Amino acid sequence: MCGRFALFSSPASIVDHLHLDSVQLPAGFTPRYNIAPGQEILVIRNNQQPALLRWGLIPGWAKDEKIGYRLINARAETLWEKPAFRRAASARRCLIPADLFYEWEKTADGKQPYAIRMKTGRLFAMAGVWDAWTDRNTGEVIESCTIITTAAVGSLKKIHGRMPLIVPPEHYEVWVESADYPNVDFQNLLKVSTTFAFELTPVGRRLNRPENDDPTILEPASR
DNA sequence: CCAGACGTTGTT
DNA sequence: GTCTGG
DNA sequence: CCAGACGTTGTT
DNA sequence: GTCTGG
Repeated sequence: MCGRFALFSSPASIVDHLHLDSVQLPAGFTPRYNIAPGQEILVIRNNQQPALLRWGLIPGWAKDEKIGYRLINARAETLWEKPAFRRAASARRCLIPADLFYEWEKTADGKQPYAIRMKTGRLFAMAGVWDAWTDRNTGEVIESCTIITTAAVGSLKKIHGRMPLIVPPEHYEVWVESADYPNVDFQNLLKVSTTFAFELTPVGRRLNRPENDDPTILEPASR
């Protein structure tokens, strides 16, 4: 799955990699090394400025925003069937840029976290969907999103069974242009993403605390 | 018709 | 909101 | 994902 | 164990 990731590339390289027209990233955007569910994450949507949305999808019909704490991931295999995601999947797709994500390997000594980068070292974009929810009491609107997961591939399989679905650059446009391609060939996206090669680095358990958000958590740990 | 769920991961 | 189960 | 709380009454 | 918060 994907329950923690990092995004520390410069705004210029993010804009460049995602072919954004504008260099305008939202106010409050800063380099992050330990992004946790419930926090605001950078998402790219169709014809909109990049924005910070809460990680953890709150469907529009939800009575309580707390449901978002459980909907931090959506399975690619069932995305189009699940009531919580179906609408967002066809109309509200987004890209979530990241420099790396984290997975935990279950071992006899507890859980060993790994930082997982592309072998190329490049920024990449995870597939997501988003929704807007209005608090009936206050009228406050919360925009939120979830990260799509798929079966782990290659070297990742050894430590964990799931991983985020990564969108290849040539599919960025079709993925975010929900209205123009409502039934994008999702299976094809799935297959292409399995060709990525990853590099795994064991890191210290200081990562576990979301408040530890600095580059030192990436220092390789012995295991 | 109304009521109740609506999710993932991992573990059993 | 929309679907499933009763 | 992991960490940390998980409760009430009454008094300060 | 289960839920909430980050």
